[in-house]
Parts: sequence; structure tokens; C-alpha cells
Amino acid sequence: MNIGEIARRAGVSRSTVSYALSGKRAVSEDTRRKIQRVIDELGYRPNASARALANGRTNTIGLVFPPAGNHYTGMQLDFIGSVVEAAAAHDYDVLLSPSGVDSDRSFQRLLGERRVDGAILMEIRLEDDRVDHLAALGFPSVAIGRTAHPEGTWWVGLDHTALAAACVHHLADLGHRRVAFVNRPAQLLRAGYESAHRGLDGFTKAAAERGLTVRTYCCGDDAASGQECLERILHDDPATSALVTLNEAALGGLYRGLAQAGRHVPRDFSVTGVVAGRWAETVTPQLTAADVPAEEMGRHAVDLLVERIDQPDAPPRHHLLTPPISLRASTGPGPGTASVDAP
Amino acid sequence: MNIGEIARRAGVSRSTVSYALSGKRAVSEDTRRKIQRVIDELGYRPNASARALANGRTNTIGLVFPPAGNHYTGMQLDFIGSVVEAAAAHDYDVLLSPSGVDSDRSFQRLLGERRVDGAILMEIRLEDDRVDHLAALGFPSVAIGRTAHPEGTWWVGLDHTALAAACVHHLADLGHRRVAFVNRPAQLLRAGYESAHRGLDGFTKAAAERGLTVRTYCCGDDAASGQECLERILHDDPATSALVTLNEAALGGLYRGLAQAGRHVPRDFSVTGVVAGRWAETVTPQLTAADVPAEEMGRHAVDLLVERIDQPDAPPRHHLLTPPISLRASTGPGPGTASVDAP
DNA sequence: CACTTCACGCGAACCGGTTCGATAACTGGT
DNA sequence: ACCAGTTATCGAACCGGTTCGCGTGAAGTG
Repeated sequence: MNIGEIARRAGVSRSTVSYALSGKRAVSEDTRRKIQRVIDELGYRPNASARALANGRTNTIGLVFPPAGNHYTGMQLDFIGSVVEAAAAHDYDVLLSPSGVDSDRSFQRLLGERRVDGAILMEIRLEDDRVDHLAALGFPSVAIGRTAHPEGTWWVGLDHTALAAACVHHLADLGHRRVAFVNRPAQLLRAGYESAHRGLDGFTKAAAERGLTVRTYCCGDDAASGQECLERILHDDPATSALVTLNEAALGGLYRGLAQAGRHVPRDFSVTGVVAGRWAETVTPQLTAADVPAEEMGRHAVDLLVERIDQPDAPPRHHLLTPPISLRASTGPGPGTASVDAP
Repeated sequence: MNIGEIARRAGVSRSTVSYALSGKRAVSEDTRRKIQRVIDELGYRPNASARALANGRTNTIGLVFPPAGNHYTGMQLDFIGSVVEAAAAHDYDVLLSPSGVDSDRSFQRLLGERRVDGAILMEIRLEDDRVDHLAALGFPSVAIGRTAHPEGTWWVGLDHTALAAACVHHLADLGHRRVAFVNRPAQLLRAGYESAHRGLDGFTKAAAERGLTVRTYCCGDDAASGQECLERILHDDPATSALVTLNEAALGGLYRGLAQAGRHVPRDFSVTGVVAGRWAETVTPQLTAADVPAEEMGRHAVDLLVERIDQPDAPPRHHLLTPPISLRASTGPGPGTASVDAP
């Protein structure tokens, strides 16, 4: 069931079979048919490893995703799915690689052993040695998120600064004056995660601009942490009337905390943030939020990566996305605001 | 940066380098050190494709997961994560393969082209041609879920029959008499998805045993469908006082539907089902449910698969898991039940 | 001192493809 | 009838590893 066997049965040489399949040289219609018949009979498919060895291409891209220790968020899931789909459209497979504790090891596997033609990096940090490393090697890669110095690199990212600011403005417009910010876990912030930093930045600046009183919190990636965080918020400043969150996994816990504190959303308290649309619609009331376009990001990332693999000298490209805030049901007028149905 | 280059610089033959690395033949301590030094200097790593070609092993397992058209559930996410992690522990990579519309094509990629040494199949159907196909080929694979005739195949599954029955008994014990069942989408049931069928079965039989009045529903994998499904339930029988669901993605919608119908959980209405623990804790009130042990299943699946790859003649093995119901806050006494705090 | 034994290292063949250069069989022009 | 130019095919080399069989020199033995 290898190319030699096909050649033998079709009465031609191995190279002729190869050319008949690839079409890189002319093969007479006669022999092509003869070869095709044998192939169909035997159900032959060329061996991927041999092909990869011969032409230096594995037709596989690596998806370097955060370690399982972190809880995965719905957004990441959607993203992975769309990457796989987009890759299939380009005839690429996707190899998952955990960038765990021992991120060097899996990196060596992917790149050193040439398992993949390129890589997509998730959960970028502002100073990311992985990005620097790949850039130094000239290895085709696309980052999901941008580092502090993204010039000259390929990436697709969300404008977290602008999104967090948009949330602040939305709340300020509604009359909220005391607003909390619920960030990703402290360890991620310390590690320099891009979304956590830029989001915090955008929030802080916009809040200052609007003269809001704010407090910022880090919160674990799970419901229990969310609930606990909300208790802290109300304890620190009971007059807080709204929050902005980047932490999708904590959302359910935040809502529960509000319910237990007897604050009705959106009458007594407004919630907004940056969350995958599908998950914003899962909670009640549905979350007014900047919907993370995970599918679009996955598609873009693959398109860029494939482009880069095909033309190694192409100039760097990127996509910076700024999805609008989808108005749903979790935000309302702030305290002391004259509202249409007030007496 | 290939093995020949290493050999040249170390002043030995290629085979010696190979043996020094694999340890399959003795190499003197002297030359081993010499070789190692060169390798360290150059950062050499053996090419995975070449190695795979030579020894017929790719050290990669395929994860055949449902098409993106379906919405992914949290359980699937946890599962994928744990598979990747467990595979890494066995020194295997994980290749994702969408078993989309054109499932044949990706199957051919994985198996025909020998990209993987074995495969894990998700979302099994009672009559699953993929399983039959792999069994016929003798290709190492482990199914997540069991077909109608699982004898002689390798699988790890959840006892959906028992779990759904346990939910019914739990509700019946609490005094509920009119109970609804919210299944996965109709198209999946028609397609013969194992969990949908066995769950429905277990529910129906247990309900008959306990003499309950039941209605069963199919529901899309998203919040909007969940809400709509709940409206249908209350419309069809307003006296319904509890539901059992297998549909994790619809859970948020079901809760919303209840809230909008003015039914308080668990006072007026009880909700339970089979859901990944992490997601059961996200909703408010937290869901009393049989927690899907996704991580454990991922680990088991990988362990079985690796075992099967290593010893092709080993007798079939499987794991059938029946996690207990975790009592949380979404179920309470049924209507007409004397309760401690009743007047 | 000749004779086995053993540790060590080498060369060649092989895994299954791709690709280059050469050759042979036709074609058409003069 | 001869030469240039196609067109279709073949053989050999190569990609970068692994593995088998053999040769060599040193150590062990009677």
C-alpha cells in the first residue's frame, strides 16, 4: 500500500505515479487513468510522514494554548473550534500544544522537531518570550493578542483598551459614578497578560476622564471566586453601582453574589464587560457586553498564518478588532438618575 | 542541523549518533559525551517526520471531535484539555480532527495518510459507522461513549441510563409527580447519539417505574432554545414541577425561562440533570446534577488508547463511569409535599 | 601465543514519498 | 531522410532518521 506497490500494479515507475498525483509534470491520459484505477481499487493514500519529510512541509499548524491548570473559558473553546475549521479549509491539520509549566519542552517538540509549519499563540503577554523566541528564529507564527512592541510581528488581537473604555463610557453615560473592575486572576496580571493589562489600562484612563470613582479587583477564573469578589466589592464600597469584567468564567459567580446581596440587575446594579456573545446570552439577565468575536479571530489567525507560511518574506500583517457593545439587559440607569418611569 | 551534521562534527557515523540518542546499543561514555556536547551546542532535535517515517510511529493521537456547527459545551472543552494533558504525559501530541459534514475526508487524512497512531472518537452514536470502520481496520481507537454493541471495542463512557434514572429517583423522592426531560437537539437524537438515547431511555423507564407523568423535549444547544423549550414545557403542562436535562448549553436558557415564568428555583420548580461540575456551579441557584467527570474520562481514554497502541493484541477494555449526583441548590420538595417550613 | 569473546563503531539498506536529469518515442518542417 | 522540439516515462538521488550485519581492536582464556 505504498507508492511503489501502486507503480508496480499499474506497470509504471514510482515517479510517474507521483507526477500523476501531483500534476507537476504531464502524464498521458491513458496512464493517469490506469494509475487512478489501481489507486481506487486499493484505497491508496500517500503517507503523510514521508511526504512531509520529502518536501519539508507537514501541513500542520500548532495551536499553543494555555495550560489546563487555568480554567478554559468559552471564548477559548469557540476560538479553538474556528481555528480547526479554518485550517481544514486551507488543508491544514491542527496540533494542540499545551504551553504548560514546561513550555520549553512543548515548544521544542513543535518547532525543534519540525512537527508544524507554523504556530498560533494564545494568551499573549506584554513581554512574551515565546513571541520573541519565534521572531528570532523567523518561524512563522501569529499571536492572539499583541505584545508591548508588536511592530514587525504578526498578530490578531482585540483592542482591550478601547473595549474597556467603551464599557466605562457606557456606564458613565447611564449615570454611574462608582464602578468596579473585575480583572483576570492576579497571577495572570502579574505575569503580564495582555488582555488583563490593556483592559485595566483602558478602564482606568476612561474612568479618570469621566471622573468616576473606581476600584479594581483581580478574580479567579471560576464561579466561586466571582461570588467572593463581588462580596469584596460591596464590602469595600457599598455604594458601587456597576462593574466591568473581563472575566468570563467568573460572570456566573458575580451574578450570584449580586443576587445574594439583594441587588437586582439592572435596577440596582449594572454589569458589563468583554465576553463571548454566546456566553453573554447564557446568563440572566443577558449581559450587555462587547462580544468577543472568537470565530472571526480564529479565521483571521489561520489566514494570516497560512499567508505567512506560503510567503516567508511577506511584510508583517495584523488585525485589531474592536467589536461594538451589544446592548442586552444587564445595564440600566445609575443611582440618582432621573428615569422615565420614575415618579 | 540534521543527524549527519552532528555526526560529522562529532567525528562519528550517523548510526552512532542515533544509537547514542536512543540507547538501543551500547556507546562508549567518551563518544556519547562528545556527541552530546555537539548536540547541546547546536540545539539539535531529531526531525519528527523522518523519525515517524523510519519507525512507523508518529507519536500523535487524533481527537475526532464534533463539527463546529454544533455549539461546543463546557464538558467538551474540559475533555479536550484533559486529553491533551494526558497525552503529553505519555509523550504524545494531539491532532484535532473535525468530524464535520465530510467526515470521510478527515478520516482519510488521519488514518489513510497515517498522521496518527490512534484516535479518540467523541460524540458516539448507537450505530456508529466510524467505530465499525475502525474496528474493521483494526486501527487503535477509543470511543467516548458506547455503541449499541460495544462488545469487543475499546471505550470509556458515562452510564447515561443510570444517571438519568438517578435524576428521576431524586425528583420522585422529593415528591415531584410531573417531570419534563430536556434532551439534546432533535437532529442529534435522530442521528442516534448515544447520550441522547440512553439518557432518554433511563429517564423514561425510571419515570414509569415511579409512576410519574412525563413529557420529553428536544432542545437546541443554546440559551435561546432553552428558554423557548421551557416555555413549551409550561405551556404543554403548567403543572410540571421539575425537569431533568442533558443539555448543558441550554441550561442558562431554561433558568431564564423559569425566571420569566415567575417560577422560583427550587421553591416552585426543581432542575437537575447531567452537566459538567464546573458549569453546574456557574448558574444560580447552583445545579444539583450528576457531574460529568470530563477530566477523568479524558485521562482514561488516553491511557486506554496508549495501552492499545503499545500492545495491539490486548483484549478490549473499557470504563463505564457513574458519577453520583452532587446535591446543590436547584432541587427541592415537590408541590403538595408537607415541608418543614410549611404553615 | 593462538583463540574466543566482547565492546564499539561503521557502512549500507530501508522507511515512502518528491524531484531532477536523461532517454526514448513521436511530431512537424525542410 | 534528417534534425529540432515536444511529450511521456524512467532511474537515481535525496529528505533525515533507524536498524541490521560486519569488522576491528582490546580484553580474557587455556
